[in-house]
Amino acid sequence: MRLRNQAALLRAAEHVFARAGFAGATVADIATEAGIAKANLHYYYRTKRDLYRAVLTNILALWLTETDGIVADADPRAALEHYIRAKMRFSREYPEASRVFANEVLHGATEIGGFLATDLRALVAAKTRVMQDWIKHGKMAAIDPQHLFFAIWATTQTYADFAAQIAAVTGSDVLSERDYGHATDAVVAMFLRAAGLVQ
Amino acid sequence: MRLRNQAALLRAAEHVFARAGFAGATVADIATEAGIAKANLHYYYRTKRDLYRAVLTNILALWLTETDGIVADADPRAALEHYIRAKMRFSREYPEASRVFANEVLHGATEIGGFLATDLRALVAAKTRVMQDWIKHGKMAAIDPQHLFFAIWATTQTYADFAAQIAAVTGSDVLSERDYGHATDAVVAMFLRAAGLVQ
DNA sequence: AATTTTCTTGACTATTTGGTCAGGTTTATC
DNA sequence: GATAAACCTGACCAAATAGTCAAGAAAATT
Repeated sequence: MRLRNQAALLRAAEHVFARAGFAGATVADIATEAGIAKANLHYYYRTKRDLYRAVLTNILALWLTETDGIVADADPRAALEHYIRAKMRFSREYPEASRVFANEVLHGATEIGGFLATDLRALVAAKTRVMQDWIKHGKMAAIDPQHLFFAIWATTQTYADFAAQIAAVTGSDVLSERDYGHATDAVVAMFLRAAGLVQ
Repeated sequence: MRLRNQAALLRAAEHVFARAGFAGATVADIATEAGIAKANLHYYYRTKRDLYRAVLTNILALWLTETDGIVADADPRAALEHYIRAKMRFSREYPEASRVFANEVLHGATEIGGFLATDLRALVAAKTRVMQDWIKHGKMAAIDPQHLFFAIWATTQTYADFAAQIAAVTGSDVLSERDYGHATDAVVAMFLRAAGLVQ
């Protein structure tokens, strides 16, 4: 039971936290959606905050992936394109995870601040060094790699986090697979050109 | 009194909504921060939601500005650079407004969905036509203008909305004026190159 | 089969919170 | 200076909600 109930709770919690944020979510809602009595939710996760942290932990693992291609001897164009496509796929496949993460950071990253300041910071530092190396060898335009990362994260995640705005502007309720493919190509093209990796 | 109290309430509300979101904010907090009795807050704004909508209305007016330069006979490079710099300035000067807006859209834009689907959609449609014209005349690279807008919004707003992440990654609590200038230059350079307006 | 451990839940509680209201005070109008 | 209008607030209330608990059901262990 343990594994199945925990999985159901984490799924339901991600959904409810994505919709309402931490403050707006209710444990009753999460329990109902998971098909579990509220008191039983508290058996598995003592507090709402514990459950929230468990959800975040799962998300962080996903969030970091796919930077492996960014190494000194890789082809910059292929590596960057791979990374951007992976980030776009993440927005497409896990929009709720993206929204929970966005909400957490938006409100000060009180739970994951430590992770950001250690793991993520170290990762960015390492990949920044790689890109500076690329720039030095004339393989890439002289763009501050840190800001390039910020721009890539922001742009790729906007398709999940700001889906409501994108839907309103494009006039379609939800982006089709085709729309997403088009968006991905557009984003890849922009950043490759921005980094001087094409033309 | 009316004007002064309303102004104080709107300021305090923007601050509290930015920090906690709609659900997490309490009217007691807002009233305290505005230096006004809670019951008196309800004299000026009948419900928390009314106050929230008033805050959003103010923000939307700010959000739209500075697209005037994007017209057919303008210089694409100057027009885009001006717009991006204005957006970066907005993130710098009104980070809380940006966060309230982000939170609203993140949770489905339930209050401003109508505005996005009408006013913003119309604006984007108009400016998109301008850019398509630029592209047709070879003044700009063939980037889907809609996605260019999404990328510009996402990237410029990330400096306000995801300030916690940026602070963690850069290792500094808060970006200095100099850091912001550097960020602005980096973002401008990226997008001008992405749009083929430089080099 | 007995016993222990794990799981489940209805009922309950303490606290928080949005909103009301009666009655008072200040400010404008005549 | 009287009257009306606008403004202010302490006290109150109903609803919502996170978390507890005792008592039982199910599963594992011996």
